[in-house]
Amino acid sequence: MVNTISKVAKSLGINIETVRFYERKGLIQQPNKPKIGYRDYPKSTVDRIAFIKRSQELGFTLNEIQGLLNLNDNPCKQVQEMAETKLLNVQQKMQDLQQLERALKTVLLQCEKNANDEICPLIDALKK
Amino acid sequence: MVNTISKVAKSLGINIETVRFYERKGLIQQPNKPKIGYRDYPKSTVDRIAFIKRSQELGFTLNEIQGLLNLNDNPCKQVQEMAETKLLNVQQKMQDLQQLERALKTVLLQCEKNANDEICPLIDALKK
DNA sequence: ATATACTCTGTATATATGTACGGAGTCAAA
DNA sequence: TTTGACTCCGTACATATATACAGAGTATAT
Repeated sequence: MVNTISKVAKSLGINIETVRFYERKGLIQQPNKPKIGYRDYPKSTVDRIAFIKRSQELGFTLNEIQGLLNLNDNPCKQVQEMAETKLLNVQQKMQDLQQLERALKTVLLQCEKNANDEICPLIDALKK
Repeated sequence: MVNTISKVAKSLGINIETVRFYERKGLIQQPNKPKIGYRDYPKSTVDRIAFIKRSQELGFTLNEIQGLLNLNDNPCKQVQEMAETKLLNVQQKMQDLQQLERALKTVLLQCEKNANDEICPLIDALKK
């Protein structure tokens, strides 16, 4: 039984076009097309896509994942460095969001205290 | 003295092309072009762009800002709802990032405990 | 043998937010 | 009056991550 592209996509819960996109990006290898019939996707490729998806969940971009896949059998130290950078990244983003949260809460509080619906403290704050 | 597009851009610390982009998007109105000479940007337009930029800092997208600008003199309630949605949004993103942070920290900890540089717990975790 | 579903290929489109460029027009200053 | 800087306009490109589509081939089920 041939493991066609749609079976791969379905088993991973992703779109067929996404598989093709990864092929074009060089993240996975496209199986050879037989003279007759459809391409057969080996388990190793399916695993590789699963790896990609899990890496995305850790916040890595496809380019970074490309790097991870390439240093697959390389020293743990390099991988560690990538992850540390990513962690700092995440923490920076969280800080930015916290600031944003504070700002939004501040204006919302003013809105809640506001009795006159014709005037909006939020809009006024933006007009400054 | 004509307030040309480059003066506007410079005074706001943004790119000329960004101003044009906002014009194309319909966020601001392009001043009429005089028979001779350059377009003259009124203060109201400059203020409007400043409003846009401040709104972006609060995390609103240009489309949302479009909405804010349209309900400019409208009830505070609607504005408030937008801001609340945005706040929830931000908080959701922060939660996602926190989960990400935990995951990264976990694998990094394993990497640090790892003596053998040939095997990487992070990669192994992704391979699962 | 025919209908229906799937694959393959190349290319276009989507999203959000801009940035860059070429060629023609215009302005300001020396 | 020439030079250098700026504007205007339309269009293309950039980023990241996909998704969609058309037309031809192939497989499967009845």
